Amino acid sequence: MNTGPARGMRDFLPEDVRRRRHVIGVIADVYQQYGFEPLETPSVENLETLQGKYGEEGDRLIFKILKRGEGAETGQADLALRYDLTVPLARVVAEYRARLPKFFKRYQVQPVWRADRPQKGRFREFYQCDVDAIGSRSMVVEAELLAAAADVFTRLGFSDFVIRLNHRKLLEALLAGRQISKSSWADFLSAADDLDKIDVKDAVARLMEKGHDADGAASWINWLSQFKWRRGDARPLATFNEGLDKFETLFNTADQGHPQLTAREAAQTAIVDLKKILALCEFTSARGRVVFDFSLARGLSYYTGAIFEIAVPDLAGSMGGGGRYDNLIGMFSGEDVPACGISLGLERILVVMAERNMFPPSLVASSADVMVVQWFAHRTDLYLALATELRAAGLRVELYPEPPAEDNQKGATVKQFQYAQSRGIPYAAVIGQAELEAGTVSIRTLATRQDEQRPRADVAAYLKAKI
RNA sequence: GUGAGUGUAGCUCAGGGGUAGAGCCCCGGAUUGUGGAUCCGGCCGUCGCGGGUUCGAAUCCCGUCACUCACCCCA
Repeated sequence: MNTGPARGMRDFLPEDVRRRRHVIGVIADVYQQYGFEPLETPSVENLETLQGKYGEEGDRLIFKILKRGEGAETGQADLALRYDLTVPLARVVAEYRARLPKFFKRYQVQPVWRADRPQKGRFREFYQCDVDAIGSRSMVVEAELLAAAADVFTRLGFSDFVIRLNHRKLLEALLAGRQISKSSWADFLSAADDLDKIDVKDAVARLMEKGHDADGAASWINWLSQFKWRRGDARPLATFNEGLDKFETLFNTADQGHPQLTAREAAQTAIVDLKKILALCEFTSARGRVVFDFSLARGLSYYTGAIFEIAVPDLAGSMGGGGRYDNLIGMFSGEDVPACGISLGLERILVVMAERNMFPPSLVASSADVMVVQWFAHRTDLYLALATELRAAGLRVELYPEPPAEDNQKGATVKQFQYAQSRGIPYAAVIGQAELEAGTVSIRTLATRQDEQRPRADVAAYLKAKI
């Protein structure tokens, strides 16, 4: 019998759970400080809710659930495990629009499932930490989302993260201005993202493999590369503005017939948005964190405005990302509702924090403050009573579960002390013959092997003072 | 979906045609109210599974499954 978890799934042992909860706790705490409210949605959605929202590749990766009864034979599916947290949010907003506040701000930390092939840092079940603001087109939303994300990473102990910022409309204007047909946009956007991982030459080659002409490909990639933020660069805000101005000038003076009027207008809108976001970020904790990066594209097709990603120097992928998607909710309700959100990659944050040893020591610490040792063979009542007293005083108490075969059996206490120490429990409480007669409890500090006799009535207070 | 690598004790791994190995873990002892060291002893295996070659296969060949890594795509 194979005892491992199913492919791409993971068991979380106590230490893992403590670490995950620590990070999730910080995230939830920060989001709440920004006025976001918690939301939870079912693991299972109707298949039709999910289908067609993530593109062709995304549809293929949806975990489907067979229809009950005859579906088991026919292979017909009508339900599916949720693929992300954004589409369920869009569904919820479309369903409860009237009951939700005009500006609905929600955060959601739940697992999602993808029938992907597992790989390093990639699983079939993983947590997403999403925060989204619904109902406003103001760039204040973007600025606050970036500030919240900056707060999260700062509080977790990251000092070297960078928020890459770009705008879908800017990219689209560029593509339109270059007379690139809409059917090719996905390839060119994907090539832009590639620049983060591979060099200019390879990115051009890859575009050509997809059937695009060499000049167009090279010109696009080279152009983007000029404004590429590179991992490790920590450019101050001024550089961003400079880059943007440079782009603006270039775009407006590129009169070789490339930019068309509509593309130019779209680009202007995007530039106004980006400048606004930057100006607002100056007054938040995202100050100094934001860099402008033309090559940021993001895979999901539903983005319509600003897009962003959080990067650290020692991880190839992103620690999270998001953007504005003003049309997604309309796919459910028929009425477009503006929305903008960001998703933090919990698993990747954990991977980097583990590699860098960033978890506070208290997290790997013990399951209990004190362990009650059993010395007499038939007085478990005594030890349970002591444990109960200590617990009532607010201590975390473990009772060694097995009494020795006889009173003070040879090696029995040794074994119990060893067990307590191996569990990282700092103190052991012993009531043996001498203690019973004197009405005391012997408190042993496992690390120093020092014992101290305390009157039974003082033990709880004594231990509370020590931990 | 494509490609590569690895499957041997509970865990980490050695052995690459001739009796199945080491370390760690666990259990017991040296040490009867005091444990992290050391030493001694013990437990532990269809060598992933199926077939083939061979006198003989953990070892070579074919197939298959699982895991890992990379591509695609993504968090």
